[in-house]
Amino acid sequence: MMHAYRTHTCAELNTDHAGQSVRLSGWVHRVRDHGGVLFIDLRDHYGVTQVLCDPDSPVFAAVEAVRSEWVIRVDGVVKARAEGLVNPKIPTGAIEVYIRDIEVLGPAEELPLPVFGDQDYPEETRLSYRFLDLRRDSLHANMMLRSNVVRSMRGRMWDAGFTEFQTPIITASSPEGARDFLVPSRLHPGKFYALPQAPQQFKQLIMVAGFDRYFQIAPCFRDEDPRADRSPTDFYQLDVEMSFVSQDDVFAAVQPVIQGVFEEFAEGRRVDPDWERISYADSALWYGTDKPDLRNPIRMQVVSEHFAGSGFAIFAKLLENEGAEIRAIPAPGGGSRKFCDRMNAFAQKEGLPGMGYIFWREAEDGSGMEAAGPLAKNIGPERTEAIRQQLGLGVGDAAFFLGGKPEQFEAVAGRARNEIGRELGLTEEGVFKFAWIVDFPMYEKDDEGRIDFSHNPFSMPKGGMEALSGDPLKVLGYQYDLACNGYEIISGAIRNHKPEIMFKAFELAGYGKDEVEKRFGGMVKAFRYGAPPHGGCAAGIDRLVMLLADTANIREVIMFPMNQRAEDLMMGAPSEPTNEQMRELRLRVVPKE
RNA sequence: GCGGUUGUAGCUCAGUCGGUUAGAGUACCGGCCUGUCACGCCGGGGGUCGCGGGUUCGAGCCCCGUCAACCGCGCCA
Repeated sequence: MMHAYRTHTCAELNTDHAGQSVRLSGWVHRVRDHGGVLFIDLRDHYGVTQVLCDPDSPVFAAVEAVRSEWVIRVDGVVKARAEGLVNPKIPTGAIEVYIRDIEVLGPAEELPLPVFGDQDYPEETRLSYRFLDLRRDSLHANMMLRSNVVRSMRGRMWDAGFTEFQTPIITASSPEGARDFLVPSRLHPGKFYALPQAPQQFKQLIMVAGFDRYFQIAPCFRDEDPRADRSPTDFYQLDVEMSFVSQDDVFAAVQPVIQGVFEEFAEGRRVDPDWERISYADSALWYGTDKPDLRNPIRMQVVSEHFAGSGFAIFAKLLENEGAEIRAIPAPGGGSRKFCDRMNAFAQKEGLPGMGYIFWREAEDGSGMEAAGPLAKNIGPERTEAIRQQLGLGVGDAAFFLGGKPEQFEAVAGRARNEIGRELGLTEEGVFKFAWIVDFPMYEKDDEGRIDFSHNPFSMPKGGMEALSGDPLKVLGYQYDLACNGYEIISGAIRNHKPEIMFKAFELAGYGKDEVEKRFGGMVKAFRYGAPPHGGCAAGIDRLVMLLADTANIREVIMFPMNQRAEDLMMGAPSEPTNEQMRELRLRVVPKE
């Protein structure tokens, strides 16, 4: 007896099956009706097979009625296609199936989103009909890539001696920086659980509990606004923790896994095996960001000395302020007024007054090289030449200049660097370049000038207790990120496992001992009963797949993503609770003003 | 919360300087077609031009307000 739906998938048949009676089920991908003969591309998860119907078929009328995206079952006979009728574009292109019977398993209404073709559609439509969008080639491929990447990661972690454990999803609020998702407790009215921003404390407790080399493909929840490369609400991490390790041990354990995954799915793109280590301070100076795109060779430099006391009053005056600097972005090959003006406009669009520039060209009188641009005239030929030599530029090149307190222009400078690299074709394509960014500062000043943690408060400060008695802003942590092509794909640290250092570290950020006990009591208590030195990291799976899928939009690699306002348009989330639910939880909504 | 862009047929878009009955492709419906693989040809139905107000003899287009989506900033280890 034949299977109710299929004897083969839509990717399986070839000329070896010629003459066989087969049964296929799938979606009608495309119909080509020639009146006399009618072709259907039948599609399933595995591939596409052309099935056809001629007027001799007893079910011709029924086949004529099918439309795109109907789900049908057909019975038929496999025939090899004649020479010249073979379709080399699909793996089953050497055969076709002559329909003898058809059953409509699921008809479809007029489509709000065509599955066929590769045209772009607005995200709102795509998200509302995600199940249709997922039928399309690119998303289907992205989801399969994601699944394979996760499988590969898991295998590589197990092979490296890591074991996987699950940690709670309904847990306590853990103030790591982001806003928590809260879950009201029915049994304890007025109290709330929180969804974990990461399994941070749990994985540290797993180390204290005596396990070693833990990992988990873990969901993380953060109630923050999204970006193109940042999903709202929830995302997945490859969460890793190890005992008795230094920073180098973590790097040595993680690099083969990540590099291996990239190599496995690179599809011809090069995976640079040389992972540079760059201090946070250098990265900020050279690249204007802590997640540099190293495919772009441009490095920024400090050029303050050439402007101090120069004829360019704006910069000369800026430099009289404490902490002010002038930095240059060299732009090899950018030596035209048109390009320089465009970049200046870019900086203005990004909220800066502008970017001064100098570019070098052949002198009109044939006397060699001359520097052009208003800046060059203001500071004079000697200073201009000194700058040119420092930056190693020549005819046809340009340099852009930004001044002020670095923190005020650094980020824009970094974006300008990206723009320059791309526009001038300096940024290498088809390669993944990595760098460990290390030596992050433990503290920074917030808007009101108070000292606060700049990253994860659980990191071990470099220099331990002693370091914490000096200037907090100078304290570095054993805290590291992995940057790849301009994205942060891993973040981690060697943890602070000593309660006294922890209390001191929190004290500097203005948290009293009581508060630390209250918020991290479980973990601090654990540290009093024999905690091993430990550390680890977490890799952003969505972002990693995004890089491999060569897309800049994280929603392209998430099965059912939220939109920009953290709504699920398909499921209708968030939604209003029933009165009954609210009564049980003893909650009441305060109306909006 | 702020800034930018966008909003016209089921879907993707065009729409000139404010001017007659708002168009195209695709999808859908009907007809023709026996070798297509983005099949082809003929015909048809389909519009609250996001919404509200204003200016004007006249608004898809100009003005004001508002809503929504996306991108960015803030925010986010």
